[in-house]
Amino acid sequence: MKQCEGHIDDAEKDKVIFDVLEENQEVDDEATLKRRLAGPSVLKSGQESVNQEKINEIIYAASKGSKYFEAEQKRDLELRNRIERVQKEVKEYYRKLECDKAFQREWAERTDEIDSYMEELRSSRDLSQVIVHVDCDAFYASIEELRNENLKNVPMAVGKGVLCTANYMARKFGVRSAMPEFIARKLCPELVVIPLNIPEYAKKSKEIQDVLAQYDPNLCPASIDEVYMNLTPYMDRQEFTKDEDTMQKVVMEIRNNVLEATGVSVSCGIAVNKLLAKIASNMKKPNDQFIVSNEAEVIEKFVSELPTRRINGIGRVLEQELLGLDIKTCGDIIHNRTILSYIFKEKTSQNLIQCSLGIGSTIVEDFGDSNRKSIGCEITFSNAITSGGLLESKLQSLCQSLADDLLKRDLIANSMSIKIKTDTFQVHTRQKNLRGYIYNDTDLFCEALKLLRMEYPLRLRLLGVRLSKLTTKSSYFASQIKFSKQNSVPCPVCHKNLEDDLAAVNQHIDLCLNTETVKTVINNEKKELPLKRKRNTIDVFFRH
DNA sequence: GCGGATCAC
DNA sequence: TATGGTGATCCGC
Repeated sequence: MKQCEGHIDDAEKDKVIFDVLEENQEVDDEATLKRRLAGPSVLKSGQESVNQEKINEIIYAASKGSKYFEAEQKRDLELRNRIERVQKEVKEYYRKLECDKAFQREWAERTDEIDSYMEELRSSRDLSQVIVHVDCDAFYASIEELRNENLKNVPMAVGKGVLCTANYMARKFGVRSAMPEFIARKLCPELVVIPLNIPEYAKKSKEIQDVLAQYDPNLCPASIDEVYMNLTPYMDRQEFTKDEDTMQKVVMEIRNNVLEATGVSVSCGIAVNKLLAKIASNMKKPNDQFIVSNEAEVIEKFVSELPTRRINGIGRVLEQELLGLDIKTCGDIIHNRTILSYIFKEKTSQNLIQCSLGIGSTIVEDFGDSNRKSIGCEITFSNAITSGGLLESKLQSLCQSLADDLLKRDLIANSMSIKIKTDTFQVHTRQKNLRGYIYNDTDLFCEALKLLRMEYPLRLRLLGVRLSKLTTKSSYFASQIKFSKQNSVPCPVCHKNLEDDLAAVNQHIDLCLNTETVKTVINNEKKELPLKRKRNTIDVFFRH
């Protein structure tokens, strides 16, 4: 009963906060829209000295009137409506909590459940590992500066149409990744924009990993410019004690080695798990490092003070939803754990709690391509395309490059989807499971074409193709042969039994698929074109 | 299983 | 005038 009263106190406190929030709601109707337009990387490093308010105004003014703006405005409105609905829901819960005895009991039980879940999490905490997150500083930009020294002294960004990254000089103007070039130029007219040079970045990325691999041969690249390492085995091998000073020294040495060998400066986070190491590497960017204690109490205090957005996985939307409940920090998440469990799905609230306690995975493992779930490619057109012929030729070239990619990785696929973005920035996907596995460009094109034609007429600014349910070609045929007693494998297309000879099997199937494709394409020409099924589920623009 | 939405980089 | 590409996951239906 004591428990129960305590929770009601909490609830009343929250209710007061809610009333205050409601009174102050109409400060700036477009505040959230302005924030949204500012992009996802507002809290990235290098922004400390900029006047964010003013920059957001400039971005807002530059965006206003565009189709993109309209689309974002619509999304923002939907989000705000959703938040308002949730706020009403919460109010109703708190009202019930005041007067409904049965609900009071339920609430108390729910709280107890969550508390024991938290205790379970705490007792399973692994504090024994030394995990390091290595994050390259302004990666693409720093490589371009290595390629051309002069770029070091000017505000510079890398990208094409949309910027991928900006050097720190450009960031002072509010220039950020994911920002369109024309807006960046409004913020910084003298900005130098360098086109992307991905192969160079991949090469440099590999060089950096080679240095890091001396400390952890099992390191796990998280992206082209991020790596997780487990330094525990290295520390043990060297017979180092795992106190903070020693760990800082080791990581300092690692960063120096990377800089010396590759010319790239990196920021590092040291902690007991990946979640905390990732947060830590962001704390002192650029070119520095930060360590999070390995003591449970210190960790919990550290995390409780963080804004929710610092957690990997809490993005712009969830951040806003939480702010709508007056939840600003991870500590607020813990404090509001019971009401959160009512308004979010179990998986979401469990994840929020876990992160807020600073609990994360300690597994640092690189699965490489074997773990890949999908592969695809997409392209944005400089002008929206309406002509079916043109769309289909774009689709064909997408399928060609995708097929090349598949071949390189020895992959075949059992499921296909296309992605379309209309000229009003609405995105749709159409997916279909296939009867067998496909991998060559003609088959890809044939299947993608069927999906695309169902959606005509269209006015598209983007078209994409993606494959899922992947397996490697070699493992597929190996498994076929393994399970076939006669040492032969049925052709997936014509079902004729084939000899156990990978090259011969491949050749036969390629041939078989191609004749099948020809037949299907001819059939499509006959049947589907004149029919041209119309569907109006997607917003369609063929206005006159 | 499919499609939309969110998230990271 | 004008807002990217690739891959993953969760949720509702």
